[in-house]
Amino acid sequence: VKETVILQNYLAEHGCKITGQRRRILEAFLATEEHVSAEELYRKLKENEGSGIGLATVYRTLKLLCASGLARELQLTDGVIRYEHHFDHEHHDHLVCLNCGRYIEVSDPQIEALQEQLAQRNRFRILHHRMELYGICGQCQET
Amino acid sequence: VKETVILQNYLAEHGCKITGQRRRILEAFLATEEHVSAEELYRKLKENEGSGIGLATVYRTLKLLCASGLARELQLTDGVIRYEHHFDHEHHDHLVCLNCGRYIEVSDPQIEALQEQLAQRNRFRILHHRMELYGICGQCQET
DNA sequence: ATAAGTGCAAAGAGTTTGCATGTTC
DNA sequence: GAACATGCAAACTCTTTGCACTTAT
Repeated sequence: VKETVILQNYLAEHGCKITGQRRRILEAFLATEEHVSAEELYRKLKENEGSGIGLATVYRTLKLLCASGLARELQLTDGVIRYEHHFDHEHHDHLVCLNCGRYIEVSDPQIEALQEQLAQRNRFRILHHRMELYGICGQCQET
Repeated sequence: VKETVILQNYLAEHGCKITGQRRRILEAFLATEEHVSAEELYRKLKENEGSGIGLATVYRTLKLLCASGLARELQLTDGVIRYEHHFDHEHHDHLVCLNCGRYIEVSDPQIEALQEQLAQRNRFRILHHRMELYGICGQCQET
């Protein structure tokens, strides 16, 4: 898959090595569509294959995935770093359900445009942004 | 001042006591217009008066200030909890300068309206939100 | 008098790092 | 076989908690 090649290229360019652990961590990361933390990914790897991958390696590899552009860090309000797919995922923001914990990915070009205007009014040059709307998702409202 | 009364009322209503430490921490918090962390406030208190206020008390009191509506937690990307004034400060978002670290407070009703529409399209009920635009502020662009 | 608050030090959670060992190139 | 990666445990940072002691009501 494309992602594997990207990681391989990144590793090669930076004098890093392709190891079984990195490949398996990438696979596990791609296989999960949620926003995972290092711990969660570590547990998944342990369950699914009983592989003896260390937690530290998961942490290190997730940083690598970010560096290579495959993943992106996400900091929410619980003090845990989560990771989401980044490659081939165009920019989006999140609706975070405070009841079930689901993250709904959204994007709104109008809002982005207004953000740019807001920045210009303040002579500010935006490099990136983040927007999260916290509340209750449709499903949770029904119950 | 108004804030002191608010804290006193909150404390009274919750069977808590008004102590010298709480009063001094509130004062120090109000005296700082930056977005402080518990550690920073603790150091400030130590310098300014050599008061023997414990770090744990600062942490505990900042939580109290949040509960009473005087302060608000702020989580940025460095994993440290910061606090900003909340009472009598209407809602706002932040432009965060990645060069000098300054936080510029902004608010944009048009964006808020679009956020509401975006939520409705997803059958989502917003309770609160956060938006941060990261980039370079005007002053830093000039140098 | 009693319930709550304080400071300290210890414990926690999440993450990073040092090091001996194992792997890739 | 040299350089990098790994797993483990220890260290680290930020925050919370347990406890003996003090203070506000």
